[in-house]
Amino acid sequence: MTEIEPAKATINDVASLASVSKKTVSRVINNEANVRQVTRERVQQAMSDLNYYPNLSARSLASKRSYLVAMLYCDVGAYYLHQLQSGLLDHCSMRNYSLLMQPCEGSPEQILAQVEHKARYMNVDGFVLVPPLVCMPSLTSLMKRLGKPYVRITPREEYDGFSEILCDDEQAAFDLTSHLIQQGHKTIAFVRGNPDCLSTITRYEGYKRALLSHGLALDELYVMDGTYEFSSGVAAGKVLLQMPIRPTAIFCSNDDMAAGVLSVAHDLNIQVPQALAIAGYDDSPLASQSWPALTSVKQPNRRMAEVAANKLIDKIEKIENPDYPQNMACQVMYRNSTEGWQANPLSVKATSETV
Amino acid sequence: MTEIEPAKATINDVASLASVSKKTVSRVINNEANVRQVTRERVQQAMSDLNYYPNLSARSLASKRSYLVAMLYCDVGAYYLHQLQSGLLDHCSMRNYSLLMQPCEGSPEQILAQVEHKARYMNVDGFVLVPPLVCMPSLTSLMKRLGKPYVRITPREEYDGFSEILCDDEQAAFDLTSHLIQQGHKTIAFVRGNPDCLSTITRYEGYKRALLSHGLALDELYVMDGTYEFSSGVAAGKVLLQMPIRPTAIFCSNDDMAAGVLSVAHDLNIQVPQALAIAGYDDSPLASQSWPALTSVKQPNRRMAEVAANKLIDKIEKIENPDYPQNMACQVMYRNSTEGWQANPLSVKATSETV
DNA sequence: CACCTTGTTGACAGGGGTGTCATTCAAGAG
DNA sequence: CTCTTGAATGACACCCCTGTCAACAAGGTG
Repeated sequence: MTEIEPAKATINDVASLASVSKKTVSRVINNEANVRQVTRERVQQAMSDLNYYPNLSARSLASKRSYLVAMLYCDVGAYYLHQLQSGLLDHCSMRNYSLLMQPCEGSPEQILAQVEHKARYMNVDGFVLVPPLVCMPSLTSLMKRLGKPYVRITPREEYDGFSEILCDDEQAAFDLTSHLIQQGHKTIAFVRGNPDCLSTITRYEGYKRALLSHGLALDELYVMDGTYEFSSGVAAGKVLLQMPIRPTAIFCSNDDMAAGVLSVAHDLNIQVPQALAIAGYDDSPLASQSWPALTSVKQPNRRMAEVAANKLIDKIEKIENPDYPQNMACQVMYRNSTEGWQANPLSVKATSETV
Repeated sequence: MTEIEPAKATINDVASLASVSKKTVSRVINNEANVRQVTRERVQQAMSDLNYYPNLSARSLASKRSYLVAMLYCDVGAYYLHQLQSGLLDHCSMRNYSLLMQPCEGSPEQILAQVEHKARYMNVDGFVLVPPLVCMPSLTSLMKRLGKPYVRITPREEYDGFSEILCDDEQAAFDLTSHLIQQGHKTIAFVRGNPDCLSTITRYEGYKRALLSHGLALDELYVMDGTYEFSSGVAAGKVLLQMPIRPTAIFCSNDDMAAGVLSVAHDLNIQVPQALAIAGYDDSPLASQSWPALTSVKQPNRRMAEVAANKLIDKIEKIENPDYPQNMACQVMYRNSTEGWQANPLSVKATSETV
């Protein structure tokens, strides 16, 4: 606050040092074509000599663009949001964009009002929609009305002009369920997530497909509704683990609910994984840090964020690029909570990868 | 992308509708004094009639301010960062500022370069420093060189011109340790955090003060160094729980390490809390969702963020306001992991608040 | 050699606000 | 009633870039 910083160089200073017009400097800054190589280098030299930073405000004012991208999100878990955010942050800044975080809470009307306010006030250039906002039609029509491009990170295709970044939740849920079946489980319960999220559907569909394709019947009795919250996992666990015929495996749509089921199992003195296999989804820190560590599914979150950032900025800059991956694969992380179930438990012994 | 949006109103439109000069509109926008009430209201009416949004770029260009604040952080846990971020976001936007997230990774030189680049490129108005960056002198001197105000969220006072937002980690660690002592524990181990963080010192000091003030000796044998990571908790747990005289309680400087210790205890078939009490710090989701749920310390993160945002914006706008809280209290969250230790275990029975 | 292209560059006019300073006006002092 | 003072308002330059369009050079064509 006290020391004096040398006056910042402007485009005029660069122009006169390089003996060109400011328009030519502008061309170099914006990496436009039709500047001779020697001229370009002279300008670049002048810019670095003067430690020149273009004034973003002036640029935005003149070009009517803000170089700002907003991530619209609800509170769906700090860890998931953090991963998406860091990925977006990295790749936006690589392309000289900045990221604005826009939490969306309250009624749909409130959300729309907040988003519109932010969009107009900041003159945001584009939007990244994160579940469950991806399936809020009034939001996408707002973007259209504002004339701003957007991309949507989602586990399920809803044709919408190539705005989607997809991950294959369904397949991962299929793989994980199949793994349980191959271990001999016949009664595999499922705990669904918040009904507002598409992932609740896709994960359940993967589970169903696995059962059916391995010749097991789907018994709705073993399918519980949850909310993605720990407490809903506890509630589901209490019901499932006190049924006359107890499931031998419980697959939860996320890790928080799996942790809830796990803690009920502990309370009831049911050994995991010997007497009960438990699996979650998201591969949050909770999954690897609970005991026993939970088998879970790792989504390619950072990679999705990378694709989202680049796809969006391409749209903003009207660059055609069809080479983005279509439907990104998730990875099942097998851990102790599903390894070692014994159809007929004889000797029960604790194991863990952590020791 | 297709529909047409009505042309946005500018300050000139508002001025002519309200029959005043644009300078007067500017005064109203900026809530300056010396505008007659009737004039002010006429202008406000015109602004709302036209659905007018001031152009941020033009404002920034003319006023040489960006209305942008940057949060500088390292990766110290998604949950903690998320809380600070949401708090800052809320209170910055209440005062019409936006928040930029700036991750700081790599060597000190790289961090300085990144921050300086961002600061100049975006013309950031001020900075919020989050642990462990708060104790990086080269960073604060960069801020001074740039002539930009900053505030620091930290558990320990380091006189620096009222830039600090403090929370009383030391007291909370004292309280928690005292609680263990009162339950009859005499051998209480402590797992320290990453040595780069001030919280590692303050929490340890609270622990020491509690021991000494209750007449217990500090035995360095039971003080382990950790890194705040789960794996370092596992490592510390393995050592502590295989000592000839096992501690009856282990207080870890954060929840991740506590979860590590907990999982070693499970592996070794040591009952928690009956045979071993475990406590963490941070009150992360992990604390309430592990089994048994971990006693932990909740920092007033959102409140700190609120104070940080307002204190920083006051500095930016050169508003004097000495009424901020000095040293904010943390709250110990007592949970099952420390409730029910038995000095001489007779009947051992599992309990949990979750069922 | 005149005529076109294509590539390279610059002059100039904004973009939409704020800062400075001059001017007007109303109210209180003498 | 005149003078002084401070509040209220406006004129205008300026903040620093980009878009538009014209000018000019070099090379190709018939």
